Amino acid sequence: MEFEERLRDRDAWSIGDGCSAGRVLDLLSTKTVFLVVRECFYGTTRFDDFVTRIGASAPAVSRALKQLKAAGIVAPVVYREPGSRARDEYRLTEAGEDLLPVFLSLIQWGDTYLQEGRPPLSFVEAGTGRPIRVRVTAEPTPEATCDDIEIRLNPAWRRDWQGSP
Amino acid sequence: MEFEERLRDRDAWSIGDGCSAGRVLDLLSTKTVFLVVRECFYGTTRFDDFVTRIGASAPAVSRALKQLKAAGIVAPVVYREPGSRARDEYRLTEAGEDLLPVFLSLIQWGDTYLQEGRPPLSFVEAGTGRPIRVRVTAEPTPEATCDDIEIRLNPAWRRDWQGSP
DNA sequence: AGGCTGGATAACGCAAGCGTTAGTTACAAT
DNA sequence: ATTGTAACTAACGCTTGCGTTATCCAGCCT
Repeated sequence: MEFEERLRDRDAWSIGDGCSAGRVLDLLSTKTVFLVVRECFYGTTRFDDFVTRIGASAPAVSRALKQLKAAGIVAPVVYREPGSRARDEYRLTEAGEDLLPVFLSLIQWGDTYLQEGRPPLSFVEAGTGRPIRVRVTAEPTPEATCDDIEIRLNPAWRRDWQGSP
Repeated sequence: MEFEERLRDRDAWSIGDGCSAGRVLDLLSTKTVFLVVRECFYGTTRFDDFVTRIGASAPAVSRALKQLKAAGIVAPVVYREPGSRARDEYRLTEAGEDLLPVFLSLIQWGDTYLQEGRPPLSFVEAGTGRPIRVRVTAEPTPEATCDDIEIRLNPAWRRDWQGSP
């Protein structure tokens, strides 16, 4: 459909707050919420790790997790460190893992337009090493799930986690 | 890469504010900004149309457009209605159109998890009518651009734009 | 020229989210 | 039992963005 045609049609309808995009943005309302989801994809599960790795305050993380639990995007899972009490860790639900295209497409755009050199992370297919991309297409094609993706760190971004403040 | 392995690795690096996702979220910081982008994809170009169709205030739209112009996502284009003065309309730049996967993946997730019945809009390939989807894959495949996509309205959502308040 | 119209923005009070600080809870250790 | 500790969470001032109102500005119209 040509752009001008789409423009003409746009007057015929109004979906108001029925728009899926608007509804999703109500859930992922704040930056902190989204960064928690990002960390989930990176493998973070525990409260304090979210706090330090996101660089947000504990209450902000607490609020974000509460929202994400209510939305069914993360779910608490009990774990027990030997010699410690039982704790919750937070894992993406199936709905949460389905946010992968949202997450990756944001990264992909940022890598293209907001990074000067090579981006800090690359996402490649686990077996083959082929780069994973988000594609908009009508063509059926084998899709990668979270577990098929290997995250490679650009060496320029490596840090000694203990070494630097 | 298995999840546990990713988790272990996550301690080795810290990209801080270098993360593309974080940077993008600084640009698309507010819901209004994102809804303006949505309307651009739907074909809206003029200031007042953004205001009425988004349901936001004029200053909020003004601020959002200023941010998007600064980020190079939309660009002003002069137009002239006969008998009126020259005005700006706003069109997605190439960088803006590259937000298509972000936009579509949000819609796709919302359609799956936040809609009860059929979603209000369907996105299909213009020529064939095949449904357009966002796919995460390493497989090279012909991709659709904005102009290849036809937006179909679910009849249940049709409104007489003049008829109802 | 001077009024008028309509697009766009500045000014300001309000509401929502964030970070700091302080508190609560549930267990282990003693 | 009592103390200690680690994981969260409530309470509160502050910053930021939103909407309402008022203003500006450019050009058509008479």
